[in-house]
Amino acid sequence: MELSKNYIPTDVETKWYAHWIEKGYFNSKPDDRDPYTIVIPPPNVTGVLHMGHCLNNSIQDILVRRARMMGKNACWVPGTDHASIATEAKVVAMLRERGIAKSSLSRDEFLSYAWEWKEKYGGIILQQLRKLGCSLDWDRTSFTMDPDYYQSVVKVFNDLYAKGHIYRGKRMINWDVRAKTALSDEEVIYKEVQSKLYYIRYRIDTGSESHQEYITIATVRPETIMGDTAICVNPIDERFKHLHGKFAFVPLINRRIPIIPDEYVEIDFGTGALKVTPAHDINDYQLGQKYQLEIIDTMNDDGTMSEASQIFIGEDRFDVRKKIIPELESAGNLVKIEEYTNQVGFSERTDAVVESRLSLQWWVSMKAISEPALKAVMDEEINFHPSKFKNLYRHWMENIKDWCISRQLWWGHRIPAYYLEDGSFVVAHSLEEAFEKFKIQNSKVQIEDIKQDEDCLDTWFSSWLWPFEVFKGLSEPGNAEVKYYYPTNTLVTAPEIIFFWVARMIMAGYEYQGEKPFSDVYFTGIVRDKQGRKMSKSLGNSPDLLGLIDQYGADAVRFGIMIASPAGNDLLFDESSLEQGRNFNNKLWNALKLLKMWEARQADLSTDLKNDFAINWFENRLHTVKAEVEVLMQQFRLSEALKIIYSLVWDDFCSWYLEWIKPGFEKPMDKAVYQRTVTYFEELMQLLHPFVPFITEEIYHLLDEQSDDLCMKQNQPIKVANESITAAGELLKNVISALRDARNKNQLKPKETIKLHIQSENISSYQDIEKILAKQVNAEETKFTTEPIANSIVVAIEKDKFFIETEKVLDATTLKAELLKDLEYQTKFLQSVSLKLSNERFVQNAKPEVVDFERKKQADAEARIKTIEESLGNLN
RNA sequence: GGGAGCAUAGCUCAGCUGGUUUAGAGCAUCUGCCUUACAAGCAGAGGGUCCGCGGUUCGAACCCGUGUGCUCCCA
Repeated sequence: MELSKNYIPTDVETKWYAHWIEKGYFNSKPDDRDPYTIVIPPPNVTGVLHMGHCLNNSIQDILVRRARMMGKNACWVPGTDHASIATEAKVVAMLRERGIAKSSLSRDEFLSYAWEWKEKYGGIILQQLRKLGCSLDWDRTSFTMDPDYYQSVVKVFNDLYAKGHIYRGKRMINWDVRAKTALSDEEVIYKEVQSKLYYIRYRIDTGSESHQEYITIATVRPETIMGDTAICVNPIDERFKHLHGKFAFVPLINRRIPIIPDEYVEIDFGTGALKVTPAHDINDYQLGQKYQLEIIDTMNDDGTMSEASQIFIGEDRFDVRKKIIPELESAGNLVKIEEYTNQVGFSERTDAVVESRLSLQWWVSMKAISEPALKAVMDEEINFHPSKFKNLYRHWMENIKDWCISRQLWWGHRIPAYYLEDGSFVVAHSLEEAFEKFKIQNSKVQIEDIKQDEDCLDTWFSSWLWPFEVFKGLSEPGNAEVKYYYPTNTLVTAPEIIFFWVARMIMAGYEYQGEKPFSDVYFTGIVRDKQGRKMSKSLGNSPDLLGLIDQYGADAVRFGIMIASPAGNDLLFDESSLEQGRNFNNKLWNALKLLKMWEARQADLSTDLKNDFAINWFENRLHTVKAEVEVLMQQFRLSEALKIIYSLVWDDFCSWYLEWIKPGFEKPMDKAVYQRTVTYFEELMQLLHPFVPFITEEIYHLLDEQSDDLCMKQNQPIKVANESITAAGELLKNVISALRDARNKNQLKPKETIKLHIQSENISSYQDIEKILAKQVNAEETKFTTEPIANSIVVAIEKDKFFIETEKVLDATTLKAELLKDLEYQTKFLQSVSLKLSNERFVQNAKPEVVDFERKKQADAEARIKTIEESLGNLN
């Protein structure tokens, strides 16, 4: 079989994914094994694969594949989130393009467009995850608006309402005037903007026309003055003391409003006098509550002025901000205008400036249900990785605020509250149940008179049920699946949704399953570009992932993302790491080609494997790394695990081991050594498989006839490493490197052979490795010596000396310079060690093994210095 | 304004219990190699005021204080 020069991923990846699916390897059913369960953080149904998903899902796939290879019944559940605001926005935009306004459609018409759109474009991302190699159980694909799921959301709403955790209340909310919906605090993004601060004077009611007096306030929002119902000053502010209890007139509309004292006002800000507009500012609202001020809502839900404004009715708030200034000026109320920088809230979804607005909304009271959720994380019933997020979580949970769950949208779970014309309402599972409930109060009620709430629930009100509802834990309580798979094992998600989603899932888990939803939460970093900017559509710095997969292969993309992704830190994405991944795959491919060459050249040379240094050493290294990987994976240090496997493969296996066992030019390969090497290569592929599943499966099958697939191959127990072999290997590597360096520095061409003389008190330690050493430094012969060899290059490693004898004329100055440099280093080193040892307090206080180690360092340095001095003497 | 975190080589990061480190890795850089698996490669090398200052200690990249700079979350 002819293998291509370089590894070509495309066909290989398609072939193996289809094979795995055909075999049903990713499908899980409850059995007597332990489960290992992950539920995917459901991407938006409208989503397309971006870097964040790629990182997140690569991590999940690594965890799931590894669990599957460790004898667990691995189950990774896919699905999508209906994402009410984002999806509705896309559908509205799509309709607008077709010339259809949402307002011209009935709810049912709009929803049929939305479903049509969802069926057509929704779930593209799930197809893309297949390309990435994700081993999801596709038969379990869920959607947060599936009929059962819908029922469970309704059930939870009814239940929380019955328990008194859901209430309806008029509250100050963030209002998106473009989407005409309420936003949670988390959906508001504050940005610094350049504004103007307007100084406006209000005439005081002095009771006399002749005596004119004014109070000047400063505001960035002059368009809201029509909603003013008070002016507030600080009670200790001397400038205004005489005005306490007096009244002033709102400019242009002449409303008479009280001047009230309250500590809330900062004396130093603006003029020290604050206009109070309870309908349009959260702080003013609180002042209004405190002093029972009138609330005048001067704005419509689309950001235009309402009837209550008296002037500028129907005009947009920002137009009014401009138009009102000349009017104030001609009325003599404008004092001055200053430049001012302030923080303004923008809608995360529509980027419209958010209004504070009073509105009747549905709320979840969080205090009671959040307590077990806080405790679970604090007591490490649920473990956060990295643990620094525990603090953040505690801070938020201890200051938790009620959750506004209604959204003025159609796409989503419609709020199961039902109203009569008179405003009375019931919460019910269905219209019929609502009818029954109303009939108890009033037997004359007709079912046609009942109207369901027009609003939808916040998307997170359904996704907080995800870890159990994907197993129908609420629609079919206590079923065999939920009993087997719940609680799930690991949740992998981004830290920015720790409160939106993670915290709420924990709450719902305890409330509805009486148990935590997962044991570990792994927080990935945020994916940024090379310059450290967050990847986003608007910046256009998000690379085309499918393009990258086509270009480099999915394995290389996974590798590139994982190698650069330290646990809990942000990932600075750079395409060069994908190149590193591609190069690594190519390295694996070439190692395969080398083995295939040897396969054809096998002969029975009866090598004694038990006593072969290279064989023993590599087995040792393999098991050492396996054990290290085990520990790192338990700590979720995936990036580091991949790094040490990378180094094991590239350095230990390819650069050292394969070179050590390589037969001479056109010599045969020992059959036993070859077979053992195939086994090692297979084990490497197995270790690597969770990270780069495609190429490892391909190589596994090309190495040998296999009766199974690597993807399902079970890991073997790890052997305890023999440290003396590891140490001998390290010594060998050091000696080879030092001798090669010496060759390089003395300009010996790689092809020029040398004679190597070894001077050591411990000759036996070189017996096993002598042949390898000779081959690796291109020595035609090696001898042991007790005397220095004249006219040779000297290399000292620990207490041993190596003399390189060559026919080439050596440059004594170079040799001398090298030795002097080394001598200087060793002398300084010896000084620092001796200084430490001569410090009595060190010797007294430090642990004995530390002192012993310092003594060893001292002795070694002294020996080295002696060697170098001898060699220098030899040169002269 | 409140909270959390970070600062180590050109870049991205390790360094877990203060002592196997006059600080390590990968990438990048430089030098030499078309060596019959691989130039997407091989063999080597150079590169650091561990952000500044002060303290604790026999001993500090690590602990404490302080200053500076940056990032994120919340208001």
